Parts: sequence; C-alpha cells; structure tokens
Amino acid sequence: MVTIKDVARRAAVSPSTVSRVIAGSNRISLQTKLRVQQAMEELNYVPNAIARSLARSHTRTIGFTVARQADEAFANPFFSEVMRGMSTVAQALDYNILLSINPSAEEEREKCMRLIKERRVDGLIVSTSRMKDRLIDALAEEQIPFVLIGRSAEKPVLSVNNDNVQAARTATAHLFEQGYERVLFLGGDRRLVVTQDRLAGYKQACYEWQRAYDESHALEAEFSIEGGYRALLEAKERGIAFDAVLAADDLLALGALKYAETSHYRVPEQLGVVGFNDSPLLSFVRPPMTSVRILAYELGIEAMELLIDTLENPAKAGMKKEILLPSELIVRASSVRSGGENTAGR
Amino acid sequence: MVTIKDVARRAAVSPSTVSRVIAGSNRISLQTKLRVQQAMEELNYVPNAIARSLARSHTRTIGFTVARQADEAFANPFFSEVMRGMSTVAQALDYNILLSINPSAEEEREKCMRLIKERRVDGLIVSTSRMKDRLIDALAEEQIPFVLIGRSAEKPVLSVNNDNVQAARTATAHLFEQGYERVLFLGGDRRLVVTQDRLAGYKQACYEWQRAYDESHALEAEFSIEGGYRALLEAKERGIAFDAVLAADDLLALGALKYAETSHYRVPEQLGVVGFNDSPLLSFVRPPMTSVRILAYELGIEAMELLIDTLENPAKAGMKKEILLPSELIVRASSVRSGGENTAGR
DNA sequence: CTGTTAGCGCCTTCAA
DNA sequence: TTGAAGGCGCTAACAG
Repeated sequence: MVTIKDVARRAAVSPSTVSRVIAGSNRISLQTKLRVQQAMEELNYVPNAIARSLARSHTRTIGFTVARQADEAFANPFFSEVMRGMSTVAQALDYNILLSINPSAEEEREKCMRLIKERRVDGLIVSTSRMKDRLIDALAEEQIPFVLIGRSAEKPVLSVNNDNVQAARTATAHLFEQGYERVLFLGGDRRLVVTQDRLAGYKQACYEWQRAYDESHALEAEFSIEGGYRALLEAKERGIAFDAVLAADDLLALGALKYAETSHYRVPEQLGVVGFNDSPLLSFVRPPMTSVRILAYELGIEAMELLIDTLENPAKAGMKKEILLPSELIVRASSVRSGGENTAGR
Repeated sequence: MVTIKDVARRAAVSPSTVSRVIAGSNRISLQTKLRVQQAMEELNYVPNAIARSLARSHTRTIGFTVARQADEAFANPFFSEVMRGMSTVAQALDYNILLSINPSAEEEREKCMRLIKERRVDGLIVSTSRMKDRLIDALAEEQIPFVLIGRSAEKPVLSVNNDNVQAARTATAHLFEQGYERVLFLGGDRRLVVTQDRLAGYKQACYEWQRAYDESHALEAEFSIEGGYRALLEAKERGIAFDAVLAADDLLALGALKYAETSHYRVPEQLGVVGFNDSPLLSFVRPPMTSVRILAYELGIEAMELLIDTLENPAKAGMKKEILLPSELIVRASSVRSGGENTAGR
C-alpha cells in the first residue's frame, strides 16, 4: 500500500506538505505542489479514507436505514427511487451511503445507534415514522444529526415529506366529484404517521363535501394485496356500504380491485378505486388505476441535501426545517365514471 | 466521546487489557474481564469502528454498486430483493453495506476502484456484467475481492447467477407447447451477458423443437415498456411474422402487451407473451402475465455469503466458484391458449 | 511556504 | 495474565 510517506519521500517533502496539497491548501508554492501531484500520480496514490476519518473525526458517509418486515413490499419502488435520489446528491457532494435494511423497528433503532456510536456515519436518513416513534425520540435525545423522510408527529425534526394530507384530500374530492357517494378509507398500520395524514386528508374532504364520516369508514389493513382484499370483505360482512375506496397504497388498492373482481363489482361503475404511489405498472392493470404520484426521487434528493447541509453548517442545526413536496393525482379509468361529471356539493 | 482509555481508567487496567476483552481473548482472568465489562456498560462504551478499521486494516463493510441510467428501471424490484438478501447476511455476520448507484458503467468502475483504494470497503458485489466488461477486467487485474451477480463471459470470477439459459429454454418450450409457431426473442442490450444467455436458451429451444432461427427473430429493444413496444412495431413493419414473444424482462413483455393492444391482437389467442422477473403486480395485469420467477433475494444471500467467506478464508480465494440458482416459470394467462395443449414436437 | 511534533482510538508485539 | 510501547495513515497546531 502506498501511503502519504511514500509520496512525501518521492517528492522530497514532508508528509504534511503532501497532506496540504491533498486538502487543496493555498499556502504552498506552485512548484512543490506540482512536484507532489506528480509524485501522487506516479505512485497512483489515493488517500486512505479510514485514516482520514480517524484524524478528522468524520467519515463523509450517511447511513440510510429502513425497517421492513421481510414480506412487506420493500419491493415498493418508492424506496428504490428515494435511494436513487439520495445517491445522486451523495455522489455529487462526495459522500457515501451506508445501507441498512432491518427486519423490525427495534433492530433498526439499535442499528442506528450503533452506526453513530461506532462513528461509521456522520448522520442518518430514516424513513418510516410512527406516531410515537422511539427511534426518533432516541435520535433527537442524543442530538444525532438526521433527517426523516416523512413527518414527525411529536417533536420537530428535520424532515422531508410529501403532502399527504393535501393529496388524500384531493383524491377523495376527485371521487366525490365523480359521483361516488360512500368512499371508504383503506389504510395500513394506524400507528404510522403517513396513515394518519392520509386519513386526515380524507376526513377533510368528507367534511368539505358534507359527507358523513364515522370510524367504520376508515379501515385498517395488513400492508399487502391480500390485506386490502380481506379488509374490504370484512367491511362488507359487517354491513358497511361503499361505492369507492381511497387506498393509502397501491398494494391495498390492488386488493380492492381483487375484491371487486371476486365480488363481481364493475370498476369504476360500481366501485371507484384510487391508490397511492403510482407504481410503474399501474397503467397496465385492468382497469388502469388512478393513483397519487409521489416524488420519491426528489424526496431522496432533498433529504440528502438537507442532511449534508446541516452537517456542514452546524449553525443551521438549530432550525428544524420541514420540507414538503407536492404530489399529483394521476387519474385513470379505475375512478372515472362514464356519466360521472357530477359536481354537486361544495 | 468515551474511548478505550476511559474504560481502562475506570476498570483500573491498561487499555490493552480492555482491547483484549473487546476481542474476546481468553488470556485474561475472569475477574478483570468482568470488571472491564462492567466499566464498558457503565460508560456506555462502543468501540470506534474507524479506529479499529485503521488498526486492523479492514472495515467489515462491503460495497454494492449498480450502474443505472437514470430512467432505466432501478425501480426494478429485482434490486430491492437482492439488497434485502445481502442485508440479511450482512446483518447476521456483522458487516455493513456501502451502496453506490452510478449513472453509467464508467462511473461505476471509477467508484469501485476508489472505494477499494480508499480502503472504505473490504470487497465488492457488482451486478450487471457485459460481454467484454472493463469493470470485471479491472477488478480481476487488481486482485480485488469481489463477487459478481450474474456471470462473467470471460475470465472466471466468483459469481452468483440464476440459470438464464435453462430458464429461457423452458419458457420458450412452453410457448411451443402451447402451439405457438413463431416466437420472437425480445431482449435488452445485446452487450449484456444476461441478454446473451437468455437468447442462448431461446435458440436452444428453437433447435430442440426444430424451428427455424435466424437473426431477425432476436430483437434488441431499449430497456423499457416503450422500447419493447417500438421494437415489435418495427419488426412488424419489417415484415417479420410472429405469434409469440419471449421477453427478457417484464418491462419489455409489457411493451409487447401494449403492442398487442394497439394493434388489436388478442392475448393469448393471437399473441403469446412471456416475461422475465415476475414483478409483483403481474397477476393484475390483463391478461395476467406469464413470467420467469428469479430468486433475487436468494441471489443476494448467496453473493454476500460467498464474498464474506472468501474474505475471511483467504485460502479459498483461488477457486473461482460460480453459483447457479434455479428459476421457475410462472404460467399465467398471457401464454396459455384455450385449446393449446398442442404437445407436438420432440 | 514548509517541517516537526503530537495526536485521532485502537490493536499488537514484546516483556515482565 | 497484564502493561508499556509503537504503529495503522493522516491531520493539525506550532514553529521557523
């Protein structure tokens, strides 16, 4: 291995001089700088990042952690896109990404703390947030630099989120506009902030359109196609009437489609369906599915930029910026009634 | 920050003694060991991984690199699953994963070399392999520990792959069995080994079923739904007749479905379609699509295990093991003809 | 502008 | 079984 000493020897200078040209210091004569650079090239020298990290006590690497139950759709393209976004800015700003996929929230929490205490990463980007989130508590308490993709329901933290309330409100309103009377909210885990926010938007639309809302209209489903399917079956068995579904994820919406199919309801005539995330294949599903398009790539970009910015400008660390990204309702056949331009209400 | 010295002081021993209990040395009295452990707990001490890495000259982190053109489907759930697999064994064996998504093959290559020369990672897992792959050349030449997810067309290297030849052969045979006469191969970039392997399997089946094959039957498409669609349109314009398509990826297969739709061919009656990767939503596409299921998660597992094994047992580094995982054809409606149990041939 | 010195936090001989 | 000393490769005062 070629070290800074080898370069120093070859350029006939001291190691610190070499260190200076690496750092791009200007307190150096052009002449020796050139000599050192030549030596570095001839020796094919690349500074050891580990030694650097130890000396400077930071690593230029960011940890990204996800908690995914094995079966749950980590396949969700959402995460791939977020990662691509993060990667783009990391690359540009010369940072690295340490990835940790964890089987449970507990293990994620432990992993996060460990990455920080081991000093492997300078900061963290974490994703799913619960209403009462122990990970966020711990991170905040220990003053660890991190940004949340999502929103914190409690203390203010750095976060990047899409406007779930607004998006759910728009999507629900769209269904009402199409003439659907009884829209059900089909959400995932109630403890997740994202579920609550989408539910809030749904309720808001109900209120604005003066539709009755009670607890029975908000279903909680296991996060899968099957889960969505079963939740609707149960709802029906419990005698809940509905002619449309706002699902908090495409998987659940697909479950609704399956429900319609097995129960012989026609979509969109007898059942309107709207999903969340706009998975790429949705236009091939029959009928093509309406869904809220989330700016996942941009979410990744913003999160990484925000984190690195606070890392490099500790002054800003105080202000808990919360970035909100817009989303867009992509209307397809699953929620458009032939004669449904019923713009009653409001 | 609490260091090994703090622990030493509190336990009234020397730092080297603390170091020994961290390493789990047995040349230590139970008594002092306990005392040290207690001190570590009381101080909430976690060894600094960077300092450790420097002293031991390895990092216990593995680099995983992908080259993805921005638009191309990194969204492909394949990678998420591979990552999940890698993560599972990394977690279990106490390794970390450094993720690098690169815009191009060149940048991927540079990033790989850099990660290694900077000593940020102990080894690499790389994914896409080309027929004449400069990345693999470079890695092999510099004796860098790495495993390839895929197959190297040239020099033998450690690799984990699914049996593409066999899978394509089976899928093609399935189409012939269903009575299709003219099956087209719809592949992605010709320079990719995976494309060549799937094409080889396709040819093999053609040969076994005594069907004519010439170059015009193997289409090269841009890797997207649109790309698959256009490739088939062009084929038709060039006067190539076909009644079935074996696509080397689900996206391309979806393009075939789109082609059928716009050209008013009925699937599967007039056009049979088979894809690769069995993306989760495929059963909701209309008609449900036949596809080859790849063991992506297992691919990730095997790759990580193989790499760590060679890292920790340098003796094995010589033998270039190649692991081959089976895949499975998931038959759905897009390739099953009503009266198509035509088991002619062979 | 450049070299010397002293760490960063941990590991690893070598003695005792 | 334990401690002292030196080193991993680089950075950062402090002199000069």
